[in-house]
Amino acid sequence: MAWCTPEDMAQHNSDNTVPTLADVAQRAKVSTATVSRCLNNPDQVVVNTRERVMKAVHELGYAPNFNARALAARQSNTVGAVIPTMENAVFARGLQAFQEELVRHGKTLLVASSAYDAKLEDEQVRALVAQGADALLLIGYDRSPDLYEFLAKRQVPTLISWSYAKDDDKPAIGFDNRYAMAELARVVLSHGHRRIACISAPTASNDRARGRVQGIRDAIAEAGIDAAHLNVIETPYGIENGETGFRQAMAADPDTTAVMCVNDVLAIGALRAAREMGLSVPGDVSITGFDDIEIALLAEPALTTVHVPHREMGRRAAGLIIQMLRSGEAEKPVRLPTDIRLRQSLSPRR
Amino acid sequence: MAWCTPEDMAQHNSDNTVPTLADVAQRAKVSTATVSRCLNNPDQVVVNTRERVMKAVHELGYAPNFNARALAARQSNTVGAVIPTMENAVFARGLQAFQEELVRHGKTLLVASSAYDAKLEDEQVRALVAQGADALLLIGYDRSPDLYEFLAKRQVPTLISWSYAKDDDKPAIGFDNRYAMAELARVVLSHGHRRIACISAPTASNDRARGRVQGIRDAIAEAGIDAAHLNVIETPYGIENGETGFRQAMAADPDTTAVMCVNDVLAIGALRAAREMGLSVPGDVSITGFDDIEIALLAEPALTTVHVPHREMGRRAAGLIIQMLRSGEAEKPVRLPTDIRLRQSLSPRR
DNA sequence: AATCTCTATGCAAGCGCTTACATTTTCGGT
DNA sequence: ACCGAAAATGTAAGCGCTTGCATAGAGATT
Repeated sequence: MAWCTPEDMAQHNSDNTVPTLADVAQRAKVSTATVSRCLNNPDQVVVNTRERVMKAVHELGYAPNFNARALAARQSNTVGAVIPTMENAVFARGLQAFQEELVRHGKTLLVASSAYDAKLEDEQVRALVAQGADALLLIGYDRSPDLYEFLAKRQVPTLISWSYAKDDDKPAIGFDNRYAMAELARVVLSHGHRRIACISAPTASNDRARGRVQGIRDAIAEAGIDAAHLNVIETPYGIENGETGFRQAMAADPDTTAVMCVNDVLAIGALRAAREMGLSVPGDVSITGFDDIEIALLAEPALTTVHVPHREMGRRAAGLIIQMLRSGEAEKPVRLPTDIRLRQSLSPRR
Repeated sequence: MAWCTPEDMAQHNSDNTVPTLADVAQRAKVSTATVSRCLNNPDQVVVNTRERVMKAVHELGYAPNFNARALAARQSNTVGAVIPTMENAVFARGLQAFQEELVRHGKTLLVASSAYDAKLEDEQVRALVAQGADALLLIGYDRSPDLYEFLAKRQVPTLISWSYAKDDDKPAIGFDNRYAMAELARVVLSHGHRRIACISAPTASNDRARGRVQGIRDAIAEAGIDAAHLNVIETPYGIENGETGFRQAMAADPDTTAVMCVNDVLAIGALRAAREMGLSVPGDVSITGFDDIEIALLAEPALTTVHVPHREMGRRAAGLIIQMLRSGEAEKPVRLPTDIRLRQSLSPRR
């Protein structure tokens, strides 16, 4: 099967080629400049010719070649995003909202994923820039100075998301992971828990996870407890890993009464492991998550977690990027609020 | 804050501009053609010059402009995908696998989403083609002949996924929704259920949902039951909608003993509604889903559903597209197997 | 040493579009 | 009816890269 049937070919131009601006111009008996203006600045051309041009556009089924446009105009109307993985619902959500908002402004989304691998992220970022992305959405602050330098040199507006650091002036929209987790940890502590374990994603090159773990430490220190008591287990993303993590935590200290996970998926795994081990949640052990994805509410028992406004973050991220593209200036970091959702998986220590 | 600090500017070229092929050529004292060949067909240039060129490339921090390359080479190394929404875990999964495989072949992914809206899908497809996507991944067969014609005219290799229709020779990779659901329905019927309801996504312009509903009808007809007995409720995607759907179904026929949902998310909603209504699952009513996303296993009771190999589909979809791009020919439709996962949410009629 | 192949490289013409600048048209004011 | 400013349109020079063709070397062959 060929891509093109004879009828298709005959349908528009006699030659089997995609119509170009010049074809439209010729047909409408104007110059290519006028056609271009019709498409990009319609009010610069008088209604009469405009209609003639548009007619030709439709008759020919003309669609502009964005690469040529990008080349000539030195901008691609394309925004790139590099996220760890779309399989993580939080990123899927955020990205979806981001993309929707982008489309509303006539921009296209270029996506790449890094699989939580710093080196891969570096490559993907450079690839997107080479692709001509006008701006970039990145997750978190952690990346090599080289890369930041590259981005600065290429003058690519870059927005960091999912994190907010008050002491860093890079454009960002996110929440204070450390603070949010500390808040939750305070609640856990106020429930009398003292033997606390933490299941974390790998903290190297992941400031979000690191911030969350640090938040727990902050709260523990505030409570006058030796933070060395906190058993932190690092494990990759995934329900199974949450299970293993929980087993490790309980093996390391069987008297643990609360397990705080840096995300809901790990927490769900912990929940499952607890059940398999015959431990009741929250009777024997309390478990908390972070993100508040749908699964948190569905879990049995429902998961106490930190709610993060992912969609809003995605939507506003797009807004900020559009803004930066327009003004050519960096936006100030935006801090989004989070709030704690107390549910059944957390209860006072028995 | 400006995007570029003075140091950055001074770092490479004296003028504050991104290095081009010509800069590299000049520095390496060769022509641009040679530099281009070094980058694209290294073995066409002798090792000595090649090293000199590569040295210049690195010193300058040169990165090719993909738009220019795409324009000159008439191909963008970019593949577009239009999916209903990334928030649906099945698409997120498939797309992630798709993207990973694409990257392995040096292609970039352009993503757009249609929010299950046919008109929007049409626009997004055209936009991606205009963006210069070399090939396209689409979900399902349902779309206007105009659009298919457009794609044929532009000679954009297009792969359909998530669906497989034996009587359609368009390149596709997917599963037989109708057959898979019929299989599940047979199991439901074999459990003695006769009063069956179906909660479906809107079937207009969604051949997957339509196929699944039809599958249930097929099985019912096979069993010699009047298919009119099947109460079908259409509702958008979402847990809440699943809840409402379930309530409607039970209101329409309180004696319903089995509710088959066309996807897991709706089924989870149904499960929740049943609980709220004080109905036991599967004691009073059995519930089934479709897709086998993580949530299905986590639900209480665990959801009986049809397992779909989303990741494999995504990965192989990328492979097929690469293939088509290479050969310039359409690939034959591929049918992927599905299998039924029997879990607690389905039991014999009481 | 002269001739003939190859192979490595250079030249230059585009790819389809935007846009500064030049030119023509329009139109209000007189 | 004519002038001049403003508005509409045209001209043509690129944007950064690829690639067909021409050319220049380097060996190989006699």
